[in-house]
Amino acid sequence: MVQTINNRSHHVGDLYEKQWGGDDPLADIIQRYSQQRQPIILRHELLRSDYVPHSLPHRTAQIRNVAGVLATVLRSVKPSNIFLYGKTGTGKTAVCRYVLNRLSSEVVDRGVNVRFVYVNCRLAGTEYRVLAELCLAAGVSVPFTGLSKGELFRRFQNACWRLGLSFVVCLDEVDVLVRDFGDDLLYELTRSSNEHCWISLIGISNDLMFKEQLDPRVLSSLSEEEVVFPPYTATEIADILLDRAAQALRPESIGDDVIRLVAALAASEHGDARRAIDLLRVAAEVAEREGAERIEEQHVRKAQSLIERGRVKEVVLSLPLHSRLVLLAIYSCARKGLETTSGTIYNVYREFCSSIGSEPLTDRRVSTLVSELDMLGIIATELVSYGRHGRTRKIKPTIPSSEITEIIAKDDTLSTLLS
DNA sequence: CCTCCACCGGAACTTACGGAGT
DNA sequence: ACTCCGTAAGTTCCGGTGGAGG
Repeated sequence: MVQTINNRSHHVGDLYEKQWGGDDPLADIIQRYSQQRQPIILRHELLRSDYVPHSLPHRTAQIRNVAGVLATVLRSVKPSNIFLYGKTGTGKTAVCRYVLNRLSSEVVDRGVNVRFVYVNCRLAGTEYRVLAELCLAAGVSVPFTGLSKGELFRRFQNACWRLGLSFVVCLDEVDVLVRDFGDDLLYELTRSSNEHCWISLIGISNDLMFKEQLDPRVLSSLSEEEVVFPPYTATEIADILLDRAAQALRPESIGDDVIRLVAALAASEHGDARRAIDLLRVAAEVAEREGAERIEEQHVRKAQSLIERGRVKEVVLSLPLHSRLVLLAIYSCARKGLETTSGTIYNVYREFCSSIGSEPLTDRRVSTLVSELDMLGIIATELVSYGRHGRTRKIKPTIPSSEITEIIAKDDTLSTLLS
């Protein structure tokens, strides 16, 4: 049906042309709309978070550091293991992939028998799948389940020895792997090198505390070299955005002042460049949808609340039943103007529990649930003392209660509590 | 200055559950 | 089918505390 209409659309246009004698009342609207539909985003892929840019402003020092350590591969010598750390969105992954890309083309030109592998441990999920990635890179095809980890590792090593292959393996978000499965795999990898076939590791982590979970032997071997990635400042983020916008967006579609606004909003968080680029992309999409010529401040503001809403929704939807009940208790107390202290909230929470026929948790447990909600940023707590009347936490909602109720209302068991 | 409220938050323990190994 | 193990959620117990009111 749709197909038919599309196929004949221009004929229909001709028909109207005749019928209205060039005076089609929709013509100018359609035309104006299609004129305005000049896209703002010319190259979507450049604004995606997994894109590796050709230039990385304000990361030359880190690039030189990493490349300096890895450069020995060009002489077939095993580089030291490197550990990269810094908060999210500070360019660790981008720098690493950038250097790896560059070196791997050099290596191919020089005929050195080294391969570069990049694995994101969080996306891979298990030790088995990380090993499977390595096997794949060594040209060994392995079933995606069924073998033991030891067998996988043996096959990988056999392939390396047979082909005289060496590897530079980048384990991104390696902290996740260690948290979930321990450091056994890292230990195996760090000690499996010999004269001709070696494995160099690049560990990337945004959790600094992670180092404490490592076996001292693994730690000392993994962090032979360390490169720190400090958060970007607002002006640095602005540079990055300017650079990216120039390539991805139609020229003239965004002004410097708007870019600086995006940068300032993103930098006020943690200097996270990924967030900044997300914000830019969403703002551009908003502007496009509204048929605007340029991205203006209002589009950025809208984009920000859009992103924030998405985040809140995701968080609330992932909450288990009792956390939701606690959250609901907090927001309904706040709406009724009751004192939002732990005691009152716990009582309201108990009422909610009994009205949906669920056993309430203890006050101690609820106390940690409140702390967790605080950590997630959907409420804010403050320790206060009322002297003789004790000490408690004052709990404040941080997002409009309408948003919370809107999300909770979709839940059948909880919607009855909204009143 | 001392008391004592109403809760905070650490620690140890229990329970439930989903794999892994056999 | 069975045990074993690790983990997450939750409970019990309890020591700790800032400051209004005595």
